[in-house]
Amino acid sequence: MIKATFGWLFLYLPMTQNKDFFAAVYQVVQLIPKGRVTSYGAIANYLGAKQGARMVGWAMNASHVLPDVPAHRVVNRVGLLSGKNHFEHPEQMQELLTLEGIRVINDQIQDFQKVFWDPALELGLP
DNA sequence: TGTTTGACTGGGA
DNA sequence: CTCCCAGCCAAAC
Repeated sequence: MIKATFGWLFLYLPMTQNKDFFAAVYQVVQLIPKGRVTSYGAIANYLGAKQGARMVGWAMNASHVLPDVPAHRVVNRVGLLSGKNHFEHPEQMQELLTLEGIRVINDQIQDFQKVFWDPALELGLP
C-alpha cells in the first residue's frame, strides 16, 4: 500500500511533463498574489517535478502569448531577476514589481524571504 | 540524429 | 564569498 502510494507519487511526476505541465505552471503563476513572488524551483517542486525548475523557466518563456500570466513574479531561488531580459524592456520586470510594492536593487529583490510565496505552503496539493 | 543551450538548483571545492 | 559540476529536459541548431 505504501509502495503503491509512492509509486503513484513517482509516476505523477512524469505524467505532468507534457503540455499539462506548462498549463499547470501558468495556473500556479496566476495564483501568485500581488506584491509577492515565488521561484522557478518552488513551482516545479509544488507540481511534483522537484528537478524541473528549468522547465518552469521554459514555460515562462512561452507564456508571453498568454495574457494574465504575471511572469514578473517568478524569480530564481535567491531573489534575482534572472528573467528580466525576456520582457519587452529589460527594466520592465523591475518596474512591474515596483508597482506592486516590491523593492528591487541591482536586480535583487529586497526582503526576499518576506515577499516569497511558496505554493506548496499556500496552496493545497496540486 | 546528435549536440548544445538555457527565465534553474543543490551540493561540493 | 566565488566558481564548478551534474542532473534536468524541451527547443533549437
